[in-house]
This record gives sequence, C-alpha cells and structure tokens, in this order.
Amino acid sequence: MTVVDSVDGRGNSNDRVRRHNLSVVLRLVHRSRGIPRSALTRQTGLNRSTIAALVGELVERGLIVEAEPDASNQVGRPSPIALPAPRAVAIAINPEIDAVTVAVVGLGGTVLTRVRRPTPTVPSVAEAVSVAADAVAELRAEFEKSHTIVGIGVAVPGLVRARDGVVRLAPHLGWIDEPVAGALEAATGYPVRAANDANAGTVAESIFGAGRGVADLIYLNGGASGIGGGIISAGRVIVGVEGYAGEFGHTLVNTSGTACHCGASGCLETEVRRDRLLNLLALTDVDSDELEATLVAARSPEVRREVERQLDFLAVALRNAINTLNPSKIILGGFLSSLYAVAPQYLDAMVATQPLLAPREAVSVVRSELGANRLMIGAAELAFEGVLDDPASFGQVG
Amino acid sequence: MTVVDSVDGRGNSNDRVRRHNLSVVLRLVHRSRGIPRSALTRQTGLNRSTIAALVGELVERGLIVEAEPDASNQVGRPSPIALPAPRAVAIAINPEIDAVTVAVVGLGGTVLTRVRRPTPTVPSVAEAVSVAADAVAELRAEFEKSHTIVGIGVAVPGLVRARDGVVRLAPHLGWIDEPVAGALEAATGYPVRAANDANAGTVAESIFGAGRGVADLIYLNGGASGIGGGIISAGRVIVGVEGYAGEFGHTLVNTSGTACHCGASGCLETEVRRDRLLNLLALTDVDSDELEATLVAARSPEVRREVERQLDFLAVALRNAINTLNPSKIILGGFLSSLYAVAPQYLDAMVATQPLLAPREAVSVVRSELGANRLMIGAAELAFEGVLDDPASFGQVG
DNA sequence: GACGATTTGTTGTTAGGTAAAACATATTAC
DNA sequence: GTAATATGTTTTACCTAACAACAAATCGTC
Repeated sequence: MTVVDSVDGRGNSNDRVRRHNLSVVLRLVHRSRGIPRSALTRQTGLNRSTIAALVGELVERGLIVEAEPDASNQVGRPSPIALPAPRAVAIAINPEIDAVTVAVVGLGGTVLTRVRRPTPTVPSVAEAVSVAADAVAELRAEFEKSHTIVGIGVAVPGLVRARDGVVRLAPHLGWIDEPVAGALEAATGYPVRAANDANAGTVAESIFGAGRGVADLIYLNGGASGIGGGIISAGRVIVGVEGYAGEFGHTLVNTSGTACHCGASGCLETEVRRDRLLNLLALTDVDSDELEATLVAARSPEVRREVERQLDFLAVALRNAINTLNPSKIILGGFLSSLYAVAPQYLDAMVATQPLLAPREAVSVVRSELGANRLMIGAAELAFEGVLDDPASFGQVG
Repeated sequence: MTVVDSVDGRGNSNDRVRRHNLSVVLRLVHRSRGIPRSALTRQTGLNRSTIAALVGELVERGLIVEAEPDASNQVGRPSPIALPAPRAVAIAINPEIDAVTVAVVGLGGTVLTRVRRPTPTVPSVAEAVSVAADAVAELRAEFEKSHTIVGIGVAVPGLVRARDGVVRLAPHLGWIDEPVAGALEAATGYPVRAANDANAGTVAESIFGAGRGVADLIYLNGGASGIGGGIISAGRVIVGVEGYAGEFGHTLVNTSGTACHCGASGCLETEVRRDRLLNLLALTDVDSDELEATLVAARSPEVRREVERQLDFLAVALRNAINTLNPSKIILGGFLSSLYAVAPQYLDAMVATQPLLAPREAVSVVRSELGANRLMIGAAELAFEGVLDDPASFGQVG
C-alpha cells in the first residue's frame, strides 16, 4: 500500500502536505475518540515534533482538545490524550415515511440531540424539507453560540446521486428526481450532502460500530421498506460512478421469484421481508427490539420455517457478495440482524459452504453494533467529510 | 476527491512528496504512451519548473525518455513528448492447462517478446515453474544487457492470495495451496507477484484497453475453463481482503441450476459455458477468433436459442453487478465478448430493463479491446507496480 | 518577412514543512 | 533515590515546490 494516493493523477504541493497531514491526524482522532499523541506519532510515522505542531494547529482551530494523560502504567513520560473538540458539530437529517428525524452530532460521532418530527402522511419533498428546516432552525438557535455547525448530511431511503444530492428514486417516499440537497441548502443556508441511508449506515458501522478497524466489509440492512447495503473496500466506501452502489436488495436470489417494484423479479428484498415476519407473528408496527424479542421467543414451526426460508435467500446474496468482493466481515443490521440472532448457526453453516473456499475462510458474519443513532452518525459523517479532508478550512489560526 | 489519500492513516513526510510526485508523473507517462510535458503540468497541477525537475530525474533514472515535440499546430513553444523508456521491462508468466506463456513487456504496456511453451500434460506447479524458469533464463540472456528487468508478474487461472502469491485453488490446473510466487522467486531470483488471470485482464483493459479513462468498471471474461472478472472502482482495483475479489463466475443465476465444482449450484459459469457453444457448433479446440466467426455466421435456431439462453443468465449476473457496484462500463472478454457480438441488442435490452433505473442509465456494455496479449500486459503490471509506486527505487541519479 | 501574441522551457530565489538532534520532563522499575 | 525509558519541546538544517523573470519556439497578421 502506498502512503499517498496517485490514482487521480494530481501532484502534491508543499502546503498540501500540511493539509494532508492535518487531515490524517484529525481523522485518527475522530475515529478513535481519544488517542494519545504518542500513538498518533506511531500510527502516522511522522516525527514527534511534527505531530506536536499538527496537533497544536488543530487545537488552535478548535477541532480537537488535549486532555490529561491516562494513568497508563507505562514507563516514560505520559502523553496527552487528543480528543475531538466538542465545538465542531454537524446536523443529520433522515426523512422517513412517517417522520423526519434531525440530530446534532459532534465530531467523534457523538449524538448530542435528536428530534423526531412525525408527519401526518408520507411527506412530499417540500414537506420534508420544510419540517427539517424548521427543526434545523431550532437546533441552530440552541447550538449556534456554543458550537460551530459545519454542515448538513442527509440519509435518504433511496438512490441518491452523490454529485449533487438529487434523489433519483425513493420508492417508499414516492420521490423521483428530487433535488433534495439543493432544496435543503436553500432552506437552511448550510452546505448539504445527501446519500443513501444504507450507505450512511455502512459508514457509521465502519467507523464507530461493528466494522471498526476492518478495511473490507459489507453492510446489509433490513428495513421496513426493503434491503439496502454498502461496501467498504480497502478502507474506502465504494459508491460507484454516481453513488448508487450497494443495492444488494435487488440481487437475484430466486429464479422463480415474484416481480419486484424495481422491474426485475426474484430480488432479495421481495423474498426476505420484514412484513412477512410481522404477519406470521401477528404484530403490527413494532420497533426493532420488539420484533427481535418476539422472533427469538417464537416457537412455532411456521415461524421457524419462514426464518429459515428467508435466511436461505439471504445466504444466496451473501454468497454472491463474498465471491465478488472478498470481505473480511459482513455486518447485518435491522431485521436481518434479528433473523441472524434467531438462527446464527443456520446462516453460518450456509456461509461456510456456499461461497468459494478461499474467500469464505476470510469472512465472518456479525450483527451491527450501533443502534438507532446509526443513520444520524452516518449522515453527519457526510457533513464532516469536508472538514476531515481539509481541517485548515475550519476555524482560524492566530 | 482528495488530492492525497489518507485512508491508511500514514502521514506525509517531505521526501515522500518527491516520491509521490515522481510516481504520479511516471504513471501518467506509463498510461499515456507519449504525453507532452505541458500536459503533465496541467494534469498534475504542479508547476512547470517542478515537472521539469521530476521528468529530469525520471529520464536520468532511465524510466522515461523525451522525444521531439509533435508538429502540433499550436501557438507557443512546443513541448517535448515524454515516453516510457524502452529500457524498463517486466516478465509476464501465464500457466495454462496445455502450456506456459512467458513474455517480456515494456513500460507502457508494449509486449516485446512472447514465447509459448506447450506442456505434454496439465503441468504440476513444479513443472510449470521449471518451464517458466527456463524461458525466463533465455529471455534474461537476451534482454539483460540492453534492458533492466524489474520483476515478474504471474497471471494464474485461479484464486491467488495477494499477500504472498500462494495459489489457493486453480481448479483446472489442479493446484491447491501452492506457493507459486515463492517457487518462481527461488527459481529465477526475481521478485514475483501473482494474481488471478481475470484480475490481470481487468487491469490491462483498464489501463490500455476498453477501460482507458474509466474509473468505475467491471470486466468479465469467458475462458475455456470458466468465467472470471475484476472490478475497478474509483480508479482502483478492488481486490478484497486477501485478493480473491471478482469471482463473478460463481454468482447465482439459476435457482434450479446444476451443481458447480465450487460446491454451490446455479453458478454463472455452470450455465454460461464455452464448451456448450463448441458442441453445438461441432467445433473442437478452436481459438477465440474462429469461435466467434463461426458463432456469428451460425444460422441454426438451436445455436441462437443457446446464445440467448446464455445471455439471459449473463444478464442476471450483470444486473447484480450493476446494482451493487454502479459501474460506468462493463467490459466483456473471451467468449462472453463473442456471445455479445452475436446478439448485442438482445443483451442490451436486458441490461436496459433489469437493473435499477438510476445505475442502469449510467452503464454501457462494451467488448474488450486487447487481444491475446491482455494477460501478459496485466501480469507485467503487477511487476511494474513497485517501480510505479516508487520510481526512486529504480536506476541511479548522478 | 517582421512583429506581436502565446505558450512553454529554464534558471535563480524564496517560502514552508518535516526530520533530526539535543535537551527537558514525567513516569516505572529496582 | 537512582537508573531506565518514553515522550514533550526547542532549535536547526534540509528538501521540495512555487514563484518570478527571462528565454525560446511557434502561430497569426499585416
């Protein structure tokens, strides 16, 4: 692996080195939530004196703070702990069919506030933007004095064009080719970046959840509306040419399957469905925890059959993903995580036999670790991206 | 897109900047086969004087040469053309079931010599290594005086662990867990890197073939033994955690399909097979061009039915790949390219309806452009990687 | 055919960032 | 309490790229 990246064919000028190094250090602090300066020195390979200068600048800019050393029981002079500064925050927005959720998230992935604004009906773009902008205005009033809001990230349940944040299709919201990011920018004045919700979840799990420290992973999320996912390869999110990558929900898993809203048939998300489980369990409108508890407690053979049927199809999608992407971890979220919780050995057995031997030996299936805040954290990450890429754009020195 | 990459968390020291810039410039020259210095200035964003210094060092190291300016009909002082130096070469090796092919490939992807050494039977690793080492010794004698051999790249029809070049499984050669790279290093004294043959083909098409200038693509190759592939995303090869990524041949395309040697069933490569076409056409042991010519000329409805049946299954794999990876190009090689040549509109129609609308609008299917030298060029790229990453390791200055 | 405009190569100078070395400091081990 | 160890701090030196000024080579125009 190379230290610096040359794929874009851009050269490196002198002060870009500084920017790059600031970015590297800030990212390490961001991901770690508290890391000694000595560890920064080791992990970056930079000189002690250089790290001191970089950390100094980041502190001056208000992006990180230094805390007293841990009682570490280590020989040698203790090293101060670098922490994400509480000042820098991002706003995360997640429109859904029955509500718009808005949160303030700190650097380091801490959710400071979270408000859920129910909508009477499935919101149009204008409604969702209006509700969100209202909430943003309130949060702004609350946080603006004590914090610096770097921007807004939106996690949308649909296909989002990365370049400009246009929602190409959000089937359950009924949105088609809607410039959501642009509308939110106009309504709030903040820079807005939008992405698919499962992609946001992937980033969150990758940095702060079950994927910490894993460079090659696949995240699959089962939601009320369908199945989405995301890919991290060599530590980078795979977005594809326009940002639509990760749609594992429309992988073919059943040649004789039924038609899907996407136009094809036999898709993973037509076979593996949350509502089928709810129906069998005679539940309506429950949250994830309740569904999982009921599912785990269920003893009916019909339930067991349905669980295994769904896991059979999930295994097909996993086999395809493992063979084509060779991940070291597969993280299951939403009701897929619950399905796995009910019969882990059943799925494990299929994952241990269906993919090719070499890639299957390298992979393990785990449940997601982040809870309800996953999308907020992932969306905020979109907004932090600019600061993490170029910390020198934030705050002032002197 | 960031100018420099920080995903590995390494910082940037001062002389690494120089290495990086040398690498960027060399890669541009390598990929372009002849590029004016002024274009290097524009594409890197570096200063004229800096480019002059970098090019000067690369020339001194014997990695590039400068040629007279083109008669360009442009206002202003003409800019000399930077070309890959003829001196730097790599050796490419491709073991197959009936022969071992060895080639000398120049920087810039030019195949200088190519020798095919037939083997009486399917070679064992020892036999293949011995045949290859023989050929390498001869080529070394021929080239050593006038050229500098940077190393050896091996394209293996099987799963290769990237880290150490161990062949985990080459089904048609019957190789299992064989340290091929290590054995070749011992036999030749050169550094050896090995990879899957389809991955090598992907790299070759991406740099010099149908994928030139495309950052997000999928390559699918149909060989006598099966179907392999590779992924380029954001300009980088996706290898996965151990190097096994790209095995599209074992994507499920038929729920009621037959068992595959991989242990699963309904795989793409059990349904889409070259030998079925050969049987129908009453051909044996023909090369790609003959197969394609016969296939295109065939008028029998059985042949047409089989072609369409195979394209139906191929379309499923493409749908999955398009939905999950959102590429802008899909490149078909080997007999998949021939299949496509017979009925392009048939496959295009499926690609235009089965994937999700947004990603399918962004993708086009094309045939591979590189011929028989594809694997040699891709394998050589493995060997060039070290020099391209750190040109300062090659040659001497002063 | 000469002159201006334009583009690029060349040369010398300057600014800026990191590494290295020497010293200072805080902790553990004995 | 002293030695060993690890890390923070300060100063210095080196290296790289940018910049500016000048030179050179081409095209277009009168």
